[in-house]
Amino acid sequence: MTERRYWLLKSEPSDYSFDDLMSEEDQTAEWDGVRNYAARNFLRDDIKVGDGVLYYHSMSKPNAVVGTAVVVKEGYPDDTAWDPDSDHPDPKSTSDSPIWYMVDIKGEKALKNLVTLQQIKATPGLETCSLVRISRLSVHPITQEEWDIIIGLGSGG
DNA sequence: GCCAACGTTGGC
DNA sequence: GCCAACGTTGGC
Repeated sequence: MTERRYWLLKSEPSDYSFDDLMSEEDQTAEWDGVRNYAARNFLRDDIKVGDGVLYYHSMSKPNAVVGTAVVVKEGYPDDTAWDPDSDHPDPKSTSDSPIWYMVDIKGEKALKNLVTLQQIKATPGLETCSLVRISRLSVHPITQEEWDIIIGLGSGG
Protein backbone atom coordinates (compact mmCIF):
# COMPACT_ATOMS: atom_id res chain seq x y z
CA MET A 1 0.00 0.00 0.00
CA THR A 2 1.67 3.13 -1.11
CA GLU A 3 0.81 6.28 0.67
CA ARG A 4 0.69 9.57 -1.16
CA ARG A 5 3.23 11.97 0.16
CA TYR A 6 3.44 15.70 -0.03
CA TRP A 7 6.36 17.98 -0.74
CA LEU A 8 7.17 21.63 -0.92
CA LEU A 9 9.61 22.63 -3.65
CA LYS A 10 11.27 26.00 -3.65
CA SER A 11 12.28 28.06 -6.62
CA GLU A 12 13.33 31.60 -7.15
CA PRO A 13 10.80 33.00 -9.61
CA SER A 14 13.50 35.11 -11.24
CA ASP A 15 15.18 31.79 -12.03
CA TYR A 16 12.19 29.55 -12.75
CA SER A 17 8.70 30.58 -11.73
CA PHE A 18 5.44 28.69 -11.47
CA ASP A 19 4.28 30.53 -14.58
CA ASP A 20 7.34 29.21 -16.37
CA LEU A 21 6.32 25.69 -15.38
CA MET A 22 2.76 26.24 -16.57
CA SER A 23 4.10 27.56 -19.88
CA GLU A 24 5.98 24.33 -20.59
CA GLU A 25 4.58 21.82 -23.02
CA ASP A 26 2.37 19.54 -20.87
CA GLN A 27 3.26 21.86 -17.96
CA THR A 28 6.04 19.39 -17.21
CA ALA A 29 9.65 20.14 -16.29
CA GLU A 30 12.74 18.51 -14.86
CA TRP A 31 13.39 19.64 -11.30
CA ASP A 32 17.14 19.84 -11.77
CA GLY A 33 19.98 21.73 -10.19
CA VAL A 34 19.54 20.59 -6.58
CA ARG A 35 23.02 20.46 -5.02
CA ASN A 36 22.25 19.73 -1.39
CA TYR A 37 22.55 16.23 0.06
CA ALA A 38 19.47 16.34 2.27
CA ALA A 39 17.34 17.53 -0.63
CA ARG A 40 19.04 15.01 -2.94
CA ASN A 41 18.07 12.15 -0.65
CA PHE A 42 14.41 13.16 -0.83
CA LEU A 43 14.59 13.42 -4.62
CA ARG A 44 16.39 10.09 -5.02
CA ASP A 45 14.70 7.97 -2.38
CA ASP A 46 11.39 9.31 -1.22
CA ILE A 47 9.56 11.31 -3.85
CA LYS A 48 7.26 9.05 -5.87
CA VAL A 49 5.07 9.41 -8.93
CA GLY A 50 1.74 10.87 -7.89
CA ASP A 51 3.03 12.72 -4.85
CA GLY A 52 1.63 16.19 -4.32
CA VAL A 53 3.86 19.24 -4.69
CA LEU A 54 3.42 22.75 -3.35
CA TYR A 55 5.36 25.24 -5.46
CA TYR A 56 6.97 27.93 -3.33
CA HIS A 57 8.58 31.12 -4.55
CA SER A 58 11.60 32.19 -2.50
CA MET A 59 13.56 35.44 -2.81
CA SER A 60 10.33 36.93 -4.04
CA LYS A 61 7.77 39.57 -3.17
CA PRO A 62 6.09 38.06 -1.39
CA ASN A 63 7.66 34.74 -0.55
CA ALA A 64 4.72 32.40 -0.93
CA VAL A 65 3.24 29.12 -2.02
CA VAL A 66 1.80 29.93 -5.42
CA GLY A 67 0.55 26.69 -6.97
CA THR A 68 0.35 22.93 -6.97
CA ALA A 69 2.04 20.28 -9.06
CA VAL A 70 2.30 16.51 -9.19
CA VAL A 71 5.32 14.24 -9.50
CA VAL A 72 5.30 12.53 -12.91
CA LYS A 73 8.77 10.93 -12.87
CA GLU A 74 10.68 9.89 -9.79
CA GLY A 75 14.34 10.16 -8.87
CA TYR A 76 16.80 9.79 -11.75
CA PRO A 77 20.31 11.16 -12.26
CA ASP A 78 20.54 14.90 -12.84
CA ASP A 79 22.47 15.04 -16.09
CA THR A 80 22.97 18.79 -15.82
CA ALA A 81 25.66 18.02 -13.21
CA TRP A 82 28.09 16.83 -15.88
CA ASP A 83 27.12 19.43 -18.45
CA PRO A 84 29.76 22.15 -18.12
CA ASP A 85 27.38 24.56 -19.82
CA SER A 86 24.58 24.02 -17.32
CA ASP A 87 23.77 26.41 -14.52
CA HIS A 88 24.96 23.98 -11.84
CA PRO A 89 27.85 21.85 -13.12
CA ASP A 90 29.55 19.52 -10.64
CA PRO A 91 32.62 17.73 -12.02
CA LYS A 92 32.47 15.16 -9.19
CA SER A 93 29.22 13.78 -10.57
CA THR A 94 29.45 11.62 -13.71
CA SER A 95 27.03 9.52 -15.72
CA ASP A 96 28.81 6.39 -14.39
CA SER A 97 28.43 7.44 -10.78
CA PRO A 98 25.90 10.21 -10.46
CA ILE A 99 25.72 12.20 -7.24
CA TRP A 100 22.75 14.43 -7.91
CA TYR A 101 19.19 13.46 -8.74
CA MET A 102 16.09 15.14 -10.07
CA VAL A 103 12.41 14.41 -10.60
CA ASP A 104 9.89 15.61 -13.15
CA ILE A 105 6.88 17.57 -12.02
CA LYS A 106 3.76 18.64 -13.84
CA GLY A 107 2.11 21.89 -12.85
CA GLU A 108 -1.53 21.57 -11.88
CA LYS A 109 -2.97 24.94 -11.01
CA ALA A 110 -2.17 28.26 -9.46
CA LEU A 111 -3.64 28.87 -6.04
CA LYS A 112 -6.48 31.36 -6.01
CA ASN A 113 -4.69 33.20 -3.21
CA LEU A 114 -0.99 33.18 -2.50
CA VAL A 115 -0.13 31.62 0.84
CA THR A 116 2.69 33.79 2.11
CA LEU A 117 5.49 32.81 4.43
CA GLN A 118 4.09 35.32 6.91
CA GLN A 119 0.75 33.54 6.83
CA ILE A 120 2.42 30.18 7.20
CA LYS A 121 4.35 31.36 10.25
CA ALA A 122 1.17 32.81 11.78
CA THR A 123 -1.11 29.84 11.13
CA PRO A 124 -1.66 27.26 13.88
CA GLY A 125 -0.57 23.87 12.56
CA LEU A 126 1.93 25.39 10.15
CA GLU A 127 4.21 27.35 12.46
CA THR A 128 6.38 24.30 13.10
CA CYS A 129 6.48 23.04 9.52
CA SER A 130 9.77 22.14 7.90
CA LEU A 131 9.77 25.25 5.74
CA VAL A 132 9.75 27.49 8.80
CA ARG A 133 12.27 25.47 10.81
CA ILE A 134 14.83 24.76 8.08
CA SER A 135 14.56 27.71 5.79
CA ARG A 136 17.57 26.88 3.66
CA LEU A 137 16.37 23.51 2.38
CA SER A 138 14.99 23.52 -1.17
CA VAL A 139 12.95 20.33 -0.85
CA HIS A 140 10.71 19.91 2.20
CA PRO A 141 8.48 17.03 3.22
CA ILE A 142 5.11 18.22 4.43
CA THR A 143 2.35 16.34 6.18
CA GLN A 144 -1.11 15.82 4.80
CA GLU A 145 -2.42 18.10 7.54
CA GLU A 146 -0.04 20.88 6.45
CA TRP A 147 -0.99 20.29 2.83
CA ASP A 148 -4.69 20.54 3.65
CA ILE A 149 -4.25 23.76 5.63
CA ILE A 150 -2.23 25.45 2.88
CA ILE A 151 -4.62 24.34 0.15
CA GLY A 152 -7.47 25.66 2.28
CA LEU A 153 -5.80 29.04 2.68
CA GLY A 154 -4.90 29.10 -0.98
CA SER A 155 -8.41 28.44 -2.20
CA GLY A 156 -9.74 31.36 -0.24
CA GLY A 157 -11.88 29.34 2.13
C1' DG B 1 37.38 12.63 13.77
C1' DC B 2 37.41 17.42 15.27
C1' DC B 3 36.95 22.05 14.38
C1' DA B 4 37.81 26.53 12.25
C1' DA B 5 37.25 28.94 8.07
C1' DC B 6 34.66 29.77 4.40
C1' DG B 7 30.65 29.60 1.13
C1' DT B 8 25.63 29.55 0.21
C1' DT B 9 20.85 30.27 1.04
C1' DG B 10 17.26 33.09 2.01
C1' DG B 11 14.56 36.20 5.12
C1' DC B 12 14.38 40.79 6.41
C1' DG C 1 23.18 44.88 2.40
C1' DC C 2 23.16 42.39 6.59
C1' DC C 3 22.91 38.46 9.23
C1' DA C 4 21.54 33.79 10.85
C1' DA C 5 21.66 29.10 9.83
C1' DC C 6 23.72 25.55 8.00
C1' DG C 7 26.72 22.86 4.71
C1' DT C 8 31.35 21.93 2.97
C1' DT C 9 36.27 21.85 3.05
C1' DG C 10 40.68 21.12 4.70
C1' DG C 11 44.36 21.17 8.25
C1' DC C 12 45.76 18.71 12.01
